[in-house]
Amino acid sequence: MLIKIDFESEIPIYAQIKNQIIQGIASGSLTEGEALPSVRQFAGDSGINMHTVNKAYSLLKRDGFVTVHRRKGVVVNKLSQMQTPGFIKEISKTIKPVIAEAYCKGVTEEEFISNCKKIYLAFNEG
Amino acid sequence: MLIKIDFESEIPIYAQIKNQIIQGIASGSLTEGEALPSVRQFAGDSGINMHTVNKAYSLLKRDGFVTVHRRKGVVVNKLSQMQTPGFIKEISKTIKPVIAEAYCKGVTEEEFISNCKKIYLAFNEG
DNA sequence: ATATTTGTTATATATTATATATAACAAATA
DNA sequence: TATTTGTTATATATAATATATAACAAATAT
Repeated sequence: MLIKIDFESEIPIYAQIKNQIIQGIASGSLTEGEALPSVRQFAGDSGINMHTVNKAYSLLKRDGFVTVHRRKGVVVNKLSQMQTPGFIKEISKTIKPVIAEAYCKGVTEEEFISNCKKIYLAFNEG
Repeated sequence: MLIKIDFESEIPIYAQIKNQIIQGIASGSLTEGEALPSVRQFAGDSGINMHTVNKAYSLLKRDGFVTVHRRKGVVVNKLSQMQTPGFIKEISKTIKPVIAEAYCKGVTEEEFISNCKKIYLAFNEG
């Protein structure tokens, strides 16, 4: 899986890495048991600092997306299918401002939802 | 309209102010022509620095939610109903990581969309 | 006309977040 | 036993965030 970093983005590098790996897991580009490149290899290949990569990996570990083995490295977990309690509420908090802005700018509910469905479909199809 | 700031939040204060005002406009709590409290009054009442409030107001102005008058202050615009070109794409970029995480954690498309509808409904009902 | 209130701009300072750089550590394993 | 792994410890630099004082220019109520 190729990870692309936009150095001009307002989104921190560690977050871009984390997001793209989660999207890779969702789309099936990264499958259960697959190992991510080591922090040093990733850093070396991409020119990003080791600690920046490590921060992304640590967050993925904290959130249950990967498991860390001392020697094998960082391995992708299977889709948990187990949402944390309160996760839906957390999602709402995140998307509420987005929907509010869309609503004000005249994006209809149908438009918005059709867009979400498109994203879901992309993950389903891989 | 009452604005609540969570000083422990990872979301910057200026962003919390901006988000809540946009949500106020979406829900109808803030209506066209209504004036926001002046930056100094807001700052004085809330204990937040004037410049932090001003940053929120400036962003709201930049994004077309309010109009600034030298003496009248900051006034709420009517719902533009005119989305910037490329706005939907911008939305997608924002919610794609959210949906990816939800997908991995087993939140179904139906669940996610039902949640979005709930938020839309809240804005519609005010 | 004048005084007041408005958003705005200019400086300055402090804290936190982000990113990089070197180095070392402990666990796993070839 | 040597190597590779994530991890931790320091240190440094830059940017983002928040606060603090002060002044400015436009609008307007008096």
